[in-house]
Amino acid sequence: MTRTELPSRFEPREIERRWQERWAEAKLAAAPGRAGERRFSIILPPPNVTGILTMGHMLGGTVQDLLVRWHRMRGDSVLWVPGVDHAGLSTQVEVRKRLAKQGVELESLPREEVVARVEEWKQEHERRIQEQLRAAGFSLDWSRYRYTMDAGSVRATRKAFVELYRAGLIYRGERIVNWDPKLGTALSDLEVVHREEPAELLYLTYRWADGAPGGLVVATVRPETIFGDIAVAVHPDDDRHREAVGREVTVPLTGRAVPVVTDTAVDPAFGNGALKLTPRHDLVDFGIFRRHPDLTLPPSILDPRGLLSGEWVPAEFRGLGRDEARRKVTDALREAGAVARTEKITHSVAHSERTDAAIEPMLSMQWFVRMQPLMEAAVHAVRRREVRIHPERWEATFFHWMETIEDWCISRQVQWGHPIPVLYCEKCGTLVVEESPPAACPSCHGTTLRPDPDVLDTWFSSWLWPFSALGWPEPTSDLAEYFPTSALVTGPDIVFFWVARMVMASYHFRKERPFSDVYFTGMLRDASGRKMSKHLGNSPDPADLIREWGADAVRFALLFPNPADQDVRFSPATIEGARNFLTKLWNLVRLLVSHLPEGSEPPSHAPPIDPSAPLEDRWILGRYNRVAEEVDQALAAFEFTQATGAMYNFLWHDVADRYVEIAKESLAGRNGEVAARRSRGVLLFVLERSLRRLHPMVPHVTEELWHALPHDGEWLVRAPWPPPGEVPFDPEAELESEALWSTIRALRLLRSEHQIPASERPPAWARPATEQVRQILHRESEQIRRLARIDSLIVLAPGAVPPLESLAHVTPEGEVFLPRSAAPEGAEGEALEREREKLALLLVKSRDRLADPGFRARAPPEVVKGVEQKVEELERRIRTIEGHLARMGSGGAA
RNA sequence: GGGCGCGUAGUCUAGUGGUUAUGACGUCACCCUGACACGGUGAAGGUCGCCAGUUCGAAUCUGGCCGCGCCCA
Repeated sequence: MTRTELPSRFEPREIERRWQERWAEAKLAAAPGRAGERRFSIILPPPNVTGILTMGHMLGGTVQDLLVRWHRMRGDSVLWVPGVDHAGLSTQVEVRKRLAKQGVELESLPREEVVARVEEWKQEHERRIQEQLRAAGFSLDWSRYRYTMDAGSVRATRKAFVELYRAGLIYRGERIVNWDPKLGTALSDLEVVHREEPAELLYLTYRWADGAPGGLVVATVRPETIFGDIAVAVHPDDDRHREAVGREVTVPLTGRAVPVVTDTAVDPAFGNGALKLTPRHDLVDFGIFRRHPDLTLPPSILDPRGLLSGEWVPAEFRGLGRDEARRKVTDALREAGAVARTEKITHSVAHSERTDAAIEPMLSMQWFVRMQPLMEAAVHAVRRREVRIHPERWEATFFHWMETIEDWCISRQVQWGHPIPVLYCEKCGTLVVEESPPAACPSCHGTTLRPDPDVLDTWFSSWLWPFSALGWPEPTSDLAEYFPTSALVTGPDIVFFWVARMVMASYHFRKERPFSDVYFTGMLRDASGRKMSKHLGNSPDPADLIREWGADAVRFALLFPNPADQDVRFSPATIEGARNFLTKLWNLVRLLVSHLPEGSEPPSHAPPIDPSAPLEDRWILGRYNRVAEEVDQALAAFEFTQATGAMYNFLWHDVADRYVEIAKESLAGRNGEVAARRSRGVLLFVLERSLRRLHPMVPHVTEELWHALPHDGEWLVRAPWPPPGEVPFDPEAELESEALWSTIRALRLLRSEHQIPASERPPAWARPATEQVRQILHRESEQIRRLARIDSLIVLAPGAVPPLESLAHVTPEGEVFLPRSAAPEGAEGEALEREREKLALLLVKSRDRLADPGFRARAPPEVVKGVEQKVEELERRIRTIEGHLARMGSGGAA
């Protein structure tokens, strides 16, 4: 171990780059091939190659790196697998935009060309993502890097499809799907967002087909779909329409006569209670159609781009987009006198998450996964806590979705993605679903096998990721050693998309859980509380922040204000606070280093402590012990804010503000060599252990500082996690320290209140309330003198007469005095008077409680006793203050 | 419409039955005190959203209301 020099200023950039290089060279993040008993494995949620890393990735990565580094230090075999996701649809959308700028329409290119262009895009973004992950200091095992469309993933995806197909869990069927007319593809229910929108509800008169006067009034917001109408449905219990049932009405503009049928799916409260049925273009309508065998399916009236088309659409309306068609059809209906009235309403409209186009429900032949049979094992696992969700409240969301789950549409009409591994025999129409496709049709031996033109939903490869990233379906050693994984860290926005599906896939294909713990990070918000999103443009590029502030500061900022189950507010001010803390830490270590002689020993053991040791030593070691326990407990409970905050407060407020301020003299050797050695030993122990505990949160700066101190071993990365309990907690020292500091604070307060210049060093007196406090103050008088910037401290006996002509402040442990002459202005008794009023109020409250018979009878005795003691203390303090006030008043100048 | 969550100083936040309600940012005053001005010392700033209830005792538990957010339909 060689100690390095520390420059006076903390400059993270060079430090971080240097350690990242060295760690990489030494392959410190490589997982052992054999995991052994204690293993800890995480698969990085693969970022999409659509874009680059966001602050959300940065947050998740920070939490994962914290866990991973912590477990490594605890001696576990740790595997953290990096990778990227091909993100089929969204990447293709981006490439489509890029091509459009060059004047090229993606749809006009052959599939190979499209794939090549997307591949290009992928390479660019993949490189940037990797750079970002490295710059953040994430200790990923790059030797195990994976991609969701690499050869292994292709095998895994094919196998999963074929297996599920054979088990009857994948089927091909004609269903109403969410059709994105802009992209020309089906989407799953999850890729659709609902939004309230204003609309005009038209009440249309469908005249009786037999020519009788009047007709049935039908309400619709989509008049353009009347060309696809095959019936009108009413609720069977709806008295208003009872006599209409069984009759026929004429669809306006078409002249077609259609029957009036009944179905309980009709909402009698909507519109007029009569629903026109367009079964190809609405989910509810299709359901009703299926329950009425006498109805026949009409031709489609919309093409894949959402334009009106087909034989049932009059020529004048063909080729119109939906909005234009709606206007024109409405006009035509008005002209025909079919519009009885209109009403402005708001209703929920589904939009494509990718393109924001209004979703067109459309009857279409697609591939689906049956979710019901897969769901049960997953629900069971979470209920039994075989898979634990943190924070726990997300369980409710998980169950809610599981209970209402629908089949998953997995086919997409785009080019970029895993092809659906299905061949169709041109000759006999047989479906061939094999892992390795045969050259000829197994049933008719025809050799013209046409591949399914569609690709799979990206999540179909992602849901296999916990095991496919470890090599499945091959029986790899990583799979044997590191699966099931330990934790999954991600945002709650993909609980259904990904987390729930991974649990389902794992129980189906592996018969066990994919991970034992799921940690959902909070949602990132900007300084003004808005959700960070690409759309709002308020999500900074992590790489920019890292360049400006350093990765450690960004990481600390993400951890520090992150309440266990709440959102994360993130702003430059937050990073600045984190950077300031790291600078504080830097300077603390620098201070120690400046006092450590060459060849000092590493702190292999806790410094020996006995009751004769200085108060500050006993106190800080006791505090360290407490904090160590707190941090360990918090980390084990996934409470990262708790852990980070504990280290922050300990180092800044306890070590820097209190311990160092007191021990400074000894550290500098002004109290003799023995005292110097002891203080240096204590501070070295506290800081060295703190650097280790802080390392998973801020790895670079801690590694740098650790090397500036005497240390055992080559890397902080590899240093063992210090066990809690190396030193005992010392409650005695805690109390004594409180008496000492309350005296110092009282003197500082007196100075500040009476505007005694900082350069003045007046003499001071203290009159402790008890003999015990007297001893402490007497022993520590030198410290008090220095820290309160006074010339001398005379500690009086508890009952002694206080000095005349003095300014006084009353503390819970006694009083302190400064000579009145030290104050530049004639000192008034205002401060004392305010204090007296405050204490009097408290006294009234406490006495009232004691006066309540119920309180004495029912409250625990120790609480009653506590209040009694409080009353006594308050009475004493008030008496003392009144004494001072009286002297001041009577003496005029006392 | 349903589910989940959140309302605590100007802002952000800690706090799951008894505390003089925590800390940070900002504000004000003093201070470049031998690690740190990215710092130190001190101060001002609060009807703990509102109303009821449970309890000897409520920021904390329960119910209702109001406001905000996220998710699902």
